[in-house]
Amino acid sequence: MARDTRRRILDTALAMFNAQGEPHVTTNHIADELEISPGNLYYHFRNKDDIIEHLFARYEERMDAALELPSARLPGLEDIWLQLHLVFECIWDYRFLYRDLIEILSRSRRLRLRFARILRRADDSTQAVFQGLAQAGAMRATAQELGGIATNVLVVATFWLNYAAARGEKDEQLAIRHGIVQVMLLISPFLREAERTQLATLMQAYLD
Amino acid sequence: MARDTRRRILDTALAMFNAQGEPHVTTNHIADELEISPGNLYYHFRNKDDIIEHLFARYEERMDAALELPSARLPGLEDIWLQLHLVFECIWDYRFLYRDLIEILSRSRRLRLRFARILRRADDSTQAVFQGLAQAGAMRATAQELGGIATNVLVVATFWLNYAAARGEKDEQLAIRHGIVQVMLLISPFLREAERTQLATLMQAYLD
DNA sequence: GTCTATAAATGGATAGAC
DNA sequence: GTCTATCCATTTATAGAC
Repeated sequence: MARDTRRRILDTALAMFNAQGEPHVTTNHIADELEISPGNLYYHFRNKDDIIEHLFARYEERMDAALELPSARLPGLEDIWLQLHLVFECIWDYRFLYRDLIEILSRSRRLRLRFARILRRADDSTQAVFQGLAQAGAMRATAQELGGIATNVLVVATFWLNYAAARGEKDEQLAIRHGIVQVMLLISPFLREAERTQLATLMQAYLD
Repeated sequence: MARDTRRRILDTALAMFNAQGEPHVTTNHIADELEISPGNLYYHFRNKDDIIEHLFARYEERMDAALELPSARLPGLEDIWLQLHLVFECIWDYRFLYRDLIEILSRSRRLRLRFARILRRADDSTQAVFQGLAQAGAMRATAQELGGIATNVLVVATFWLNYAAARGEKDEQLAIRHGIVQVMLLISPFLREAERTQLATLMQAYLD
């Protein structure tokens, strides 16, 4: 049951952080929810930041997998669509991290470095997909434009849930789909006519 | 000196919130920095959230002014450029609000409503400028596209500073200019050829 | 591994003197 | 208006029994 308690602490902490926001959840709250003692919790983790660090490791692994490039062949629109899904679902599952991103990163140099690495990796991955599309003739843009678009893709993807929350959006599953469409909209103007109309159809169907 | 102390509390709180992040600044810290007693601070403001609410009112007034549409005539690229500057400088001056946006809004229904109103107003303003450009023949996009672009403009503008911070960007003045360019990049593909090249030149010069 | 009990520190806020 | 003194609640974290 030892491993189990440790795992249950992480699972419960994640659920509570996501539901209430990390700043509102104390170690005592987590222990209460699990019906274990605070002392027990501190037997398994040094402190709250230690719990966050382990949750971050889970997140990191998940996001690294989502950013894996699909295959050796040139990527198509559907590959982007799928990859965006994986990324947004990962962000959703660890949304507490994004809600208070700067605050959480400010407390740990290690997390700062690791999150910056993920952003760089996401940037590389995005640009690689764009170059694949360009190589296949489906996309047309200068190298400089590609870099700029990739950056905007990262910004919108990273902060879309926060934007939806600030806007007062209630239906969170709809918000995710809306976010995916907004990212696609960034790419759309650089697509060849055929792919653009294909994308427009996909997006239309997706939001209903 | 009464009015003065009140004003100095707000000024100092703003500076400290921006420098250290709102969660790290307590009412006692503010009083210390001002070399007044905690009791004195509480004579002027009911609590910390009261201070934040008054800072928000300042911010709101400033942002409302920045979002004012330039004039009756059709807007040109330079008008957008200027307006973006005003908006980014306002965000910069009240960056504590954006750093912990969801957390701060979660504590006050009134701030939630007022921030949502500003987002709606920014959306309207952005779309109005786009329609002006379209009417002048400088921009070409469907009504649906205009809406989508406007949303992405808001997301990038709202969270650009957070993105730069997460990315580890140190030079903050450069970060602001970079943010303005990234927003312009969103609009660029929908501009007429003449305006696009004009914009490309402007952006190039701007980042040096 | 888990509990109880509690220490130590902090932050928010107020009472009452001046 | 401003200060001193202090209270109360919360949070983190640990000691020591079982």
